Amino acid sequence: MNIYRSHNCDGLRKKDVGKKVLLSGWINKKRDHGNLLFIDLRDNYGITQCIIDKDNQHFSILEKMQLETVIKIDGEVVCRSDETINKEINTGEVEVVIKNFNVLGTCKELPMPIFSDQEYSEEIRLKYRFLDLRRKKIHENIILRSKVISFIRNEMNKLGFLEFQTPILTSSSPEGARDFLVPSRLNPGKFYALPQAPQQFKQLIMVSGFDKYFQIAPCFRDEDARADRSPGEFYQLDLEMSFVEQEDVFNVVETLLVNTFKNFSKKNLLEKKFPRIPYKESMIKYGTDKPDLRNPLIINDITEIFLRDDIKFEIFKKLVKSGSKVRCIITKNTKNKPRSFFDGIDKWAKDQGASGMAYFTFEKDKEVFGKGPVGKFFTKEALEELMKKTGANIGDSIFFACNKEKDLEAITSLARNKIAKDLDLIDENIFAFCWIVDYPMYERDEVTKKINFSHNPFSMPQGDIDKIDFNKPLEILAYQYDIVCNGIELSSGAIRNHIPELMYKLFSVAGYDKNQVDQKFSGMINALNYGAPPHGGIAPGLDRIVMLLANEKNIREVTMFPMNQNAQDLMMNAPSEVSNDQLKELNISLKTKK
RNA sequence: GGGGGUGUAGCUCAGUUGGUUAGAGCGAUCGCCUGUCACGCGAUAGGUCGAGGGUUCGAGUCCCUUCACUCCCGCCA
Repeated sequence: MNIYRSHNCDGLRKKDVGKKVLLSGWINKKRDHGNLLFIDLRDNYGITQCIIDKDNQHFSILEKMQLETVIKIDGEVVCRSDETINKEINTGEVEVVIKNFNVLGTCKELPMPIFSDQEYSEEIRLKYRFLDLRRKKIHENIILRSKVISFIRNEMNKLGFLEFQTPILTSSSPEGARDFLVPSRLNPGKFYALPQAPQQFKQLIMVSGFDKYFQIAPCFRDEDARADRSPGEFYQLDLEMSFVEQEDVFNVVETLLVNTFKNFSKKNLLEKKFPRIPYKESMIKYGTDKPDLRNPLIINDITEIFLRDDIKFEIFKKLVKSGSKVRCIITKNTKNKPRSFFDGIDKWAKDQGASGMAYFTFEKDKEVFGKGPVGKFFTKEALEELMKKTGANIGDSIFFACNKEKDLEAITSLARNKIAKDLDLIDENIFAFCWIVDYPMYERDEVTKKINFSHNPFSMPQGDIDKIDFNKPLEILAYQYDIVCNGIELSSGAIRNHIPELMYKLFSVAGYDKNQVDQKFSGMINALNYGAPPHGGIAPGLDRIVMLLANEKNIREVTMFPMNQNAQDLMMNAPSEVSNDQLKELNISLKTKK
């Protein structure tokens, strides 16, 4: 028998009564009755109540034992009387009478309590992460993460994918996020970069003829953190397939995600076949390319209506003439909502930096009229056209705003969330997935007016390759897609461009000449000249999948050893200074701070 | 780089209009208690009120500067 335990702390049941057992674990809680002491012993698996009374020579020592000390208990399983059964724990019908014990690991006074539902500052949690991770909720989150990852591995294997590792030290690339750089000792003055994603490698794996690849891939991007974005590193389920069209990738991912979410959550899926929403449509209907489809509200463009002569809403009419647009959200049957609801939205919009949200309610006496501060500017005919255009009925209300398209999208998207929240329209018990498809290949930088790749520069443009009009780059669509769940972007993917000439052409539009492409993407562009198969893939973010399954809002709740917002590891003290010898070997000298 | 929030005992927090010696719960220490499971009861220790400067007879409280953490914008093909 193992010297530490015969059972784990979740292992004992009524059938074990009378057995002599060894248990090892942490002292989760003590209840000291003076002559009788209860100890809840905890390990990864559960909790077992152990008991000792003053007749035992060890009583007074155990009584003084600090919580979270690791001890080994030698005792006998006894049955609890009916009144003392604890239904909260699996082992609650029995307890262990302590005969002897040993201390395996002592514990100093704790900087934070373990057995408590209190919230603690991130600072202390991250510094003592090994204590924080003992706590029930986060301990279970991390176990869930492990199970999700092995489930996904298994599913991918079943679907015929092969798992490969790709290099961590690679080359810096000009597009995309800021790279983490690693100086090369053997190549003075040169640097490796940590991969932002194994993008080029996975395409090279396809060119190498492996057909279907996946990897639970670490990705490194030196960008600022958010609640749902770790600084530095995160994990993707990276996958790539040869000889596929967009639909083939969708089928694999839908199968995988449906199985995963069904297996790990009790929440329902809104639709098993994920809706496909063109980017352009999403930007109008939801104001964003990551819509929360649990929210039934839809945004409508009603700019045209403001060209009518019988509408006297002069401020908006003037803005429309100078190129602004008007978009609205209809709320069903809200005529009896208090004035404070409507004014609350308007005030909220002003707090967001917009010029507010106009509103009125469609009502009818003999004729249709708009009830509310700006209702009077609309004639009966204008209101009827508005109702026809938006599908609004009598008793519904309309919220609308006028602005340049980009700002309008931003505020209507936020308003859609805000109004749905105020009206309690979002079913928290649902996962609503969708695909966003038909992304534009390029976008114009608002500041520099330069044409940039809007997403992945290696994406295949849509349509007949010979007929693409490169003079109108903003009109070129790509086989580029995102998957979104409950308003959270889970991943981006694309059918890749495997044709070198087309690649050069597309890069030239974004301002890169052939030499630059050859130099910066040498590995891949070279490979495409030696028989590359058509291929495509995607890379769902693993951390965010686990966040959704664990119902957590913060990525650090599903990450074992995260860094803080300033990209510091408070437990390991990273980043840290290094010795002059190390710097010298790397041919690096530091500028001293002023 | 910019904006918001927070910072008081080991932990979680309260602290009124600027006014006596800055409080509570948990934890720690000591004592009492044989059926608890957030055990109960009593006592004790524990504070540079994030830091610095200013206003004032007097600052945890007001003002300025600064630091830390956090949320958001920028950024994240």
